[in-house]
Amino acid sequence: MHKEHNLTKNQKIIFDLIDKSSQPLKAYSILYNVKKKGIKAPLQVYRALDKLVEIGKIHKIESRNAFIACHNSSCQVAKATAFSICEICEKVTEISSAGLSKYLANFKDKDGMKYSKYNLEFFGLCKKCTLK
Amino acid sequence: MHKEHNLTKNQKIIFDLIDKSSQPLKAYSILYNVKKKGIKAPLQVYRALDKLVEIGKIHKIESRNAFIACHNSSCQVAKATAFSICEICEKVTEISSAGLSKYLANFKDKDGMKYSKYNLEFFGLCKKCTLK
DNA sequence: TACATAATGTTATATTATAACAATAACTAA
DNA sequence: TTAGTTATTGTTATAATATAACATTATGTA
Ligand SMILES: [Zn+2]
Ligand SMILES: [Zn+2]
Ligand SMILES: [Zn+2]
Ligand SMILES: [Zn+2]
Repeated sequence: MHKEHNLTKNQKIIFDLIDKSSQPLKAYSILYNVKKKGIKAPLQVYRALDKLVEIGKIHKIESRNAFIACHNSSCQVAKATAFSICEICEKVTEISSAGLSKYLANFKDKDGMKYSKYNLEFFGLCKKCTLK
Repeated sequence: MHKEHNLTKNQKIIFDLIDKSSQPLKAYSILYNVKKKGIKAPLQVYRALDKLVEIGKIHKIESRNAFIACHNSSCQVAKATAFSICEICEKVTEISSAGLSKYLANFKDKDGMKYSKYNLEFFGLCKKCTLK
């Protein structure tokens, strides 16, 4: 579960925008959309994004350079993330699978090395796009 | 196993550089290093990189915007990739685990959706950095 | 209060990646 | 082999993503 963080003004403005969005948002699209709220420079956006990622309120979709709000109450503050990405419509969904996260959290490589963090991105077609 | 692709001049120059490197290389660092071979513009690098990724000779490390040669004979032409990344020294290793790839290839989400492709990046400390 | 820490505002710049178009090279099918 | 096709290259310009540096303001805490 997410610890309650008291978001600052900029963080709140940017989180609300991402949270309301049905798809991941890119930094400069966020910037464009919050100009009317007084956020004028890329750095203001990136600083808020960094913080929001750090506290686990949002995640970065690395392959898309885009940000999505976390709706997965069991996800361990950005330490273990998994997403499905539709290659046609770009719909992104956070995967919440106890089996998967257990498997990955316990995964050891040949050297027996354990990892503190992972990010997994699956690609395919979403339901809608499969039917087309 | 990698199908033999006849690389073009630029593709070969750039693949050789990445293949010889012990760590992932970034596009503009590649550009800098192949200037003496007549490759002068970013696009020439990006085009070669795109092709090399497409045919599975290299992979992109998404979280680092960097490229690494594939040394994993069982990896299915860029459709199923897994890496470990050291958060201190940035050493990247391609993970070759039959168990892992089987697990992920067969993973189905709640909707029973299967995926054609995935990329997994683990983060932690490599052996060297753990001992420090 | 006074000090430390975090967040903000602002300008400039670095880094990563693609658009657009012309010219060659390589492949394919009469 | 030759015309047509596709892939690759060269080149210039520009778009998109992200950070450096520094001054200022707000917040938390002793
Ligand atoms: Zn999450
Ligand atoms: Zn779709
Ligand atoms: Zn590989
Ligand atoms: Zn290391």
